Amino acid sequence: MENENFFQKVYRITKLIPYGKVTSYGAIATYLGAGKSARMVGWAMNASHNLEDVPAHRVVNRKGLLTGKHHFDGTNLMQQLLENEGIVIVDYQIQNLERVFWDPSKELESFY
DNA sequence: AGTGTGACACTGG
DNA sequence: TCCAGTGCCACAC
Repeated sequence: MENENFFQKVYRITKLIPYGKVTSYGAIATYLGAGKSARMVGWAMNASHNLEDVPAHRVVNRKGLLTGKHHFDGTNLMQQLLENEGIVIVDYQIQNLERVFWDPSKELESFY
């Protein structure tokens, strides 16, 4: 939809992340054609605080580090949510990232 | 309308 | 998956 903001596009993709999977800010940005606007994706997550449908905890940076952790309530909510989905996290970093990584540009056909 | 900003990514050392 | 520095671009004010 041409009227949709970049943020809304980000939300739409984020909602598509399967249970037990994660993706990176850059992957989402690339999929949206924004390419180098990975930082914006993070900012969109910050704005998505209010929206319950956006699983922002499934979005991490490209190393698998939970950089956005402090933006969640409490201290380890983000980690708890991910671990609850079967993702192993050590020292705020996702283990076996390759196995749980979900790349929208590869897993999805283009359809936004 | 210009400036500041940010939950990133990439490159060179 | 170093570490520091640089580029990036959409959004808020």
